[in-house]
Amino acid sequence: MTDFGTRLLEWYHNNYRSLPWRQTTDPYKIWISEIILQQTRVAQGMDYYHRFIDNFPNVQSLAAAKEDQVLRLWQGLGYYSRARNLHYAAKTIVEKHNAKFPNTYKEILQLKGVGPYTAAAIASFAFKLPYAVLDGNVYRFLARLKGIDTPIDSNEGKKRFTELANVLLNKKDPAHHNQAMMEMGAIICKAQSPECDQCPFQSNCAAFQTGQINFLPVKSKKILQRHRYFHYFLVHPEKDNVLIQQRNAKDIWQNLYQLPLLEADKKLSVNHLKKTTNAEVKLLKETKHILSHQVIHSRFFSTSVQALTKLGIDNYQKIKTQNCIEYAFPQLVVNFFNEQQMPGYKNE
DNA sequence: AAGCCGGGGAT
DNA sequence: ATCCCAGGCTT
Repeated sequence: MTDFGTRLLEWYHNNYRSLPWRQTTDPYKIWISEIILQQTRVAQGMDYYHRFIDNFPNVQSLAAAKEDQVLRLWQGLGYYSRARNLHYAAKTIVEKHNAKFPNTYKEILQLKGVGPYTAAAIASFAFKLPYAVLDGNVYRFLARLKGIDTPIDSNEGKKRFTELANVLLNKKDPAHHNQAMMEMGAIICKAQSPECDQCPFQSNCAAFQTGQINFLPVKSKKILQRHRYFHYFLVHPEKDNVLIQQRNAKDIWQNLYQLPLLEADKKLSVNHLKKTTNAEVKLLKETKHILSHQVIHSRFFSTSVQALTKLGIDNYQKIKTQNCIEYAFPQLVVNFFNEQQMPGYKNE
């Protein structure tokens, strides 16, 4: 057959999607795009990419921003540690690299929030360095192409696939080779209903020959879900004000804001809360929010500030309702505000 | 090695 | 209802 790398680049040239971060070799823009796209589909991350580049066109502007401002731009995208680490790394680049993006794999890998995948992506896309990327697409493509059933989420699997990807890597054009490998996984060698009929490697594909397409790649770990019961309180002691609190624990939505919260090991009823607080309590809304590892059962109540005190909630702050937009809220609270049509709040 | 960290789309 | 997405950090 034609050399693997040659056929791959030929296919890519005829089938690639035109994406904004593919039109540049600016390591800053490539870095922003790669962090946004971690565990995130291109379609979901696109608006966030433009928003970040518009608000922070270079690493200096990002480093100079307040963390709350960065989190607010990230609002709704999930995995908020990416935003905190992005901000932290921007300051590192400005302070320790004199605002010049590091240009070696090792230095790039040192940045907070940059792991083996992202370091290889930036190194190859921006600096033409010969490091093969290993993302979900590449794992899947290689597992099927070579018929490898080593679990991709094991240390052995990571080592095997990394070695294989680097053997296959086209050292003369690592940037396009890497893009092409991922594009194959995204467009042809998809997780569900792959387009084997359009695959240029069908006749070389081990899994296709043996009918193992739907059984590869193999993942060993299973995700366990934990149920949590959140009780949020909407308090307006005066008109046009609202009480909020910032989440500071090492937990989901760290550093984001929410309505004053009482977490319990089960759902609390209106009657229970009335009895406990000896105050007026009304149930406004009930939601179920499903995360990767948790199911958040939430109840939103209206009540008085005195009730909060009885419940032991005191770490809140009072803000102008119209200033809600200045704070970053977890999606759960954003949805609550939107459906309540809270004046002054817009999801943007 | 295992657990944790989100929101959304596709099937 | 389940899987997966241009993964990385913490324990």
